[in-house]
Amino acid sequence: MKALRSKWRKKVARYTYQVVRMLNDAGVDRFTVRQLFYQLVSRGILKSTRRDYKNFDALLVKLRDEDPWLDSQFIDTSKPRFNYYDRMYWAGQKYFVELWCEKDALRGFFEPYAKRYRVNLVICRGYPSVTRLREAKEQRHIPPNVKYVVLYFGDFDPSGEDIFRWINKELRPYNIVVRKVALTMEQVKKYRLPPRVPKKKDPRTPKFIKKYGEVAVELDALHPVILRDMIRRSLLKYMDIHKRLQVEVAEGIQSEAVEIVDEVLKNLRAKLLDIALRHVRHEINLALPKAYEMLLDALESGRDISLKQLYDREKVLDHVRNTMFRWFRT
DNA sequence: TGGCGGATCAGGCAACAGTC
DNA sequence: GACTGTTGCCTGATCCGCCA
Repeated sequence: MKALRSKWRKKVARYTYQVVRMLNDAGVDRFTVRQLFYQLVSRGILKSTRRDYKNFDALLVKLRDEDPWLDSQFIDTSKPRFNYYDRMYWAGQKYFVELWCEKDALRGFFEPYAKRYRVNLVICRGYPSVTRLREAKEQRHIPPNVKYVVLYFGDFDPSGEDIFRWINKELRPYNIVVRKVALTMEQVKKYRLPPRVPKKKDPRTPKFIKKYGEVAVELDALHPVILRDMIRRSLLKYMDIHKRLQVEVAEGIQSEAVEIVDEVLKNLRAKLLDIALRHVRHEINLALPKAYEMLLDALESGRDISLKQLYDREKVLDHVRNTMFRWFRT
């Protein structure tokens, strides 16, 4: 780990590790940045201010970047991730595709397509968290020899472009392809989308204006039908349709066969149950006269007795079992 | 003492909840 | 409905500590 120059940072880093270990000892091994922040506030290490939070957050990003163990302690519940990926559905495909969207407002629009095409959906809510990026870098659920592709959808503005740049910078070293499907300058021109002036105070604005001019457009401005086609087309681009068809046909055959077997088994079970009932009833009826005497004796002497004790259970079961096996063979 | 690079600050993105 | 706070990230500009 690189040395931390400021005394404040050194102190906070030391206490951060101390508190994390204390939480681990107490059986808490996953928490949010905010939870940890307040643990340090409650110990008087930090003040409950925006400034302290931002400084602590920035320090934590650095510490997590350098220490995978520390990084693994955090969860992020604020930026939703929907795991709809289906290994069977994507069997034999060259790509593992995920949809990443900048804004939660469009979640409801993206979700049906994620479900339909069995791909994961990540809602960034601005910049994606270190936790979400770590999950992508870990590539836990990705089959071997499959290329990981992130299809990104965000605004065409200084921040939207920068979020895409940032995701790309973070994931590219991990052999992950990040593609901005929408919104691009070409799409803004092609669909004549209503522009707004980029925010002047944003430090990313000058660079953006220099490159594209004074134009910024929200992803929401795109007509839903066009956006729907973009999602569909971008997904299909990474899907081998013939392979999908083969798998779909194989799945269809399998499911039909299973259905038939289920139906046959259902009838067979009813039939077998009927045979077993008849034979068990017959055997128990044979044993009943003797059973009545035993029951009477038990009642008079005050003993508890169960039905299974009134006849030779093993003998009856063996008999019925053999009868049924004989029926099967015929 | 000057240069390098880390630290800090104040701006931004997003959505949602709570308050007035 | 407007405003504020929360959460987790980012940026560029400036400040400041360390080292040769």
